[in-house]
Amino acid sequence: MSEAAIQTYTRADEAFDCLQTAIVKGDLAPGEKIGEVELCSRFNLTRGPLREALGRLESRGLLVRRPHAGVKVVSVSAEELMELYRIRETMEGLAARQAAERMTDEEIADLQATLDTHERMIEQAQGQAYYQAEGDYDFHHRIATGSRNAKLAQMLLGDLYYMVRMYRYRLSTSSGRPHMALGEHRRIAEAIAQRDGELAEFLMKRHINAARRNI
Amino acid sequence: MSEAAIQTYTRADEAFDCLQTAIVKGDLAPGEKIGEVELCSRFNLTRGPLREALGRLESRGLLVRRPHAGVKVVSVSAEELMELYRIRETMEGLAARQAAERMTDEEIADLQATLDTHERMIEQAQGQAYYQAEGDYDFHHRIATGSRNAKLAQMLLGDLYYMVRMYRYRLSTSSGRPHMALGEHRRIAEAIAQRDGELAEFLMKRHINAARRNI
DNA sequence: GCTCTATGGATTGTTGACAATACCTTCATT
DNA sequence: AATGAAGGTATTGTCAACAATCCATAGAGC
Repeated sequence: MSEAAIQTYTRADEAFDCLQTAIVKGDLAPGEKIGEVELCSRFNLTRGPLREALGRLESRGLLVRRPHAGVKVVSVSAEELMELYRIRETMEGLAARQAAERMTDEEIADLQATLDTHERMIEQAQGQAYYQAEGDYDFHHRIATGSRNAKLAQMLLGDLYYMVRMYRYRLSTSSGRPHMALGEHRRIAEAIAQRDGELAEFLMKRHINAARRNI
Repeated sequence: MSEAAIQTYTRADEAFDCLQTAIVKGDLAPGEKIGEVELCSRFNLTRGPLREALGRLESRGLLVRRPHAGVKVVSVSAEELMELYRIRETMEGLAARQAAERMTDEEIADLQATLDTHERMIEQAQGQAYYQAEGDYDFHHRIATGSRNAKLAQMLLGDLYYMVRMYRYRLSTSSGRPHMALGEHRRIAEAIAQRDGELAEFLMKRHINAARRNI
C-alpha cells in the first residue's frame, strides 16, 4: 500500500500552512496589521479555521495578537537572528551527539549519499545558492530526526527552522559559502559514521557558529 | 497607575489555561480520548474558543489530534522525560552563560535574595518538597529571563517547563534533595555574580544532569 | 465460526450571523 | 491652536446551527 498521503487535511491545517509560508516568505510584512476578513478573502477561508491557525501561529511566535486589536507579524532584528543561531548551536550540537549514538547504519549511509547528491547539485548549478539552502535544510533535518529525541526534533523542525528561514528572508541573508558548508557537513557525517558523538557535537557547533559569523 | 492586570482576557485564553493546568496536573489522563462537548460543559465554554485553545495545545505538544477522530492527551514515558532533561541541560546551560553576561547587578542581587528566602522556607517546612519545587521553578525562571534571549526564554518557560511538570506529575517524581539543589543554585548564582559565564554554564549543566539522574 | 461489508449514530469540521470591544473621527473646551 | 472627551464605525470575539467524516454495530457471505 502507498503511504496514504491522503491523510485528511483540514481547513485549519491549510490555513496554517498558507499563513506560515506567507510569513516566512515575506509576503506579509513585519509589523503589518492585517484584518481577519482580508486574510479570509486572500486565502479563500472562513474565519473559524483561520482563527484556529492564528492561535497556532501565535503559539509558535511567528505573530503577535492583541485582543480586539488585531494580529501583526513579528518584527525582526539582526540581534534576534543572532540569538536564534546561539540556540541552534547548542540544540543542534546535542542533536548531532545523539544522532551519532542512535542513527542506524542505513540512515548514516543515506545521509552520506545525500551529501553526494548535494555535491553534484553544487557542481552543476555553480554558485546557485538555492540548492545549497535546500541541501543544508535537508542535512540538518536528517540529523534532527536521527537524534531519536522527539521533542528536540519538534523544536528544531517545527519552531526554530521556520524562524530562521523567516529572518533570513527578511534580512536577505543568503547563506553563501556553499563549498565550505559542504565540507563541514562531510566532516560531521564522518564523525557520526564513526560513532564519535563528542566530535560530532563539536563540529556541528562550530559549523553553526561559522554560519552565524558569516551574517 | 497599576500595571493594568485588566489586560483583556479572552475566552480562548481562559480555555487554554484551564486545559493546560488540567493536563499538567493530571486531571486529564494520558491517552484519554475526550469529546469536545464534554470539555465545553466541564469548563463552561463553547466550542469556538475551545477549538482555538486545542490548536494551541497541540502546537505545544501537550495533546495530539487526529482529524475527525478526536483529541487525546499525549502519553508519557520515562525515556521521554530523560530526553526532556537532556534538552534542558543544554538550553539552560546556554541561558546561564548568557545570564552571567547580561543580567543587571540589581537582578543578580534579587536572584541571591530569592535564594535566601528559599533557604528559610526549606528550614521552616523541613523536608516539604513543595516549596523546593516552587523555589526551583522560580530560580530557573529568573535565569531564563535574565538571558535576554526572547526565544530561548519562550522555549524554556512556555514549552519545556510545562512538559517537565506534566511528566513529573504523571510519574510522581518528586524532586527530592532540597538542600543539595539549593547549594547548587547558590554556586550558580555565585558564578553569575562573578560574570563567569563559562562556569555558570558548566554548573547549570551539572545541576540538571544531577536532577535527571535522581529520577 | 470468522471475516468482510454496509449502514446508522455520534462526533468533529465548518459556516454564517450576533454581540462586544477598540480605534478613529469629530466636536467642544481651554 | 491644541488637547481632551464622546460617539460612530469597523473589526474582533463568541455563539448556535449545518454538513462531512469516522467508529461501532449488525448482518451476510465464505
